[in-house]
Amino acid sequence: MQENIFTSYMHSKTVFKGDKDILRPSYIPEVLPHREEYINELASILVTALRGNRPSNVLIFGKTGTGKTAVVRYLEREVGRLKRENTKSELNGELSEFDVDRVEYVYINCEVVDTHYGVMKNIGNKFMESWSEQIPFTGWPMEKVYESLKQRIDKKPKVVVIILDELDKLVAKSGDTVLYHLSKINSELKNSKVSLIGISNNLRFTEFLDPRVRSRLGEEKVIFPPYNAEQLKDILNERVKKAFDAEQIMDEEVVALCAALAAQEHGDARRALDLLRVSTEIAERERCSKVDPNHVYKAKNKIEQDCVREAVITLPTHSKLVLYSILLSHKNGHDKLTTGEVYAGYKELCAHSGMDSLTQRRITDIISELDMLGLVNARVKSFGRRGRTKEIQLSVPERDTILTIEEDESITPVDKLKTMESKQTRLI
DNA sequence: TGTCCACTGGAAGGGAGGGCTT
DNA sequence: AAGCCCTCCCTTCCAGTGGACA
Repeated sequence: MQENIFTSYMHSKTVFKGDKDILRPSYIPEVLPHREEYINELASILVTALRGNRPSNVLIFGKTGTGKTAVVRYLEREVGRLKRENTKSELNGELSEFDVDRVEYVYINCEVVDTHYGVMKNIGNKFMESWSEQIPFTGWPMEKVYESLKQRIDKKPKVVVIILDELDKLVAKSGDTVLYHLSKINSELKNSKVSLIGISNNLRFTEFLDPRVRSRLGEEKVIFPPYNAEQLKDILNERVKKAFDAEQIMDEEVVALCAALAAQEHGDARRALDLLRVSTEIAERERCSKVDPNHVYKAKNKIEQDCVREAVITLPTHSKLVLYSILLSHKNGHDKLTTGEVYAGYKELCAHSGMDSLTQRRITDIISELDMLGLVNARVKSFGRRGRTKEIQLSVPERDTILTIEEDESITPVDKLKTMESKQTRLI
């Protein structure tokens, strides 16, 4: 076989038994340690659907990585399993008090689909029939989308469980119109029933809802507490058993360290799994036969750097320029800036890159967006007679972030400006 | 105690872009 | 082709704000 760029890697020993995805947060395992209580609670609510009745609407709260989505998707899978078993027993002529086949699950992540129209369209298209046409991604009046959605759901009797994950994101962006329609849809359906499960990181988002929507939606509430280090350890051990050839591949202290680091950050299981997965990948790349704590610390740094890089790369150009302005001022020793100062720098950068600048009003919003992404830290502060404005501080590594921004071809790097103009600007 | 600064942030609306309807 | 719908990104307008200072 001819030597190829991949050859040496293909022959190197891998510590993984098979499916690397087992260590991904999106993988739903057979056992969800320390969430049995919540699985049972939700199952007791959802069993109503299996009897052909409408279960109560449920709101699930909890911070990131506390297992909310995993539990809901776990239950969805169990319903699917029940459906398959039901088909088998029907073939054997057995009768059941449950009508599992009529239960339909629709899962929507509102961080991805975050508009009123988008949510309705996605639900509607889940119930495509031979007679119905695909709802286009834009173009139809809202009223028509809603009517079509109702017709599709009501065509055959069923109990539809709609899961709206990251619901707070949808409410923050598009208000509660979708929830208003979906929560009153049952009064307009003849054959079918709809139940809603809302999942949110933010306990307080219901404050922004219309009181009618709030009461209809929050018939049942479930709060998921964060995991502690011991619980995270159990979760990791469960997956390690499945993912690796042998437990000798990994020191016990590696799992404990991943769990401890993730527990420091509000008990985030997603974080713990990422740490474990990336540590293993690093060990593999370094061709080590064992994963050790050093790999975990390297993984921690890599995850943090990747997060920042990803966030910066995907910013729109003007947001990049605003961040660039903050970075360059920081480089020149100004670690605390006001909106006015950032705006002045931003305008200069726009001029040098040959772009029209946006208004200061828009830049205030962009600064708030950068703050939300954790790239800067902005808080409103009053300087007395010198006015009231945001005080902005950088919260990402200066050098790496500058280099990432300068990768954007539409932005002229400041070093180039120096040689091009050979004159001092305010920023340089 | 009132003034004043440098904004903040809500509200309204414009216009471009993608698409459907008649 | 003209008219309409929805979303997104942006501008314009403007009342409101916290606290230093006279």
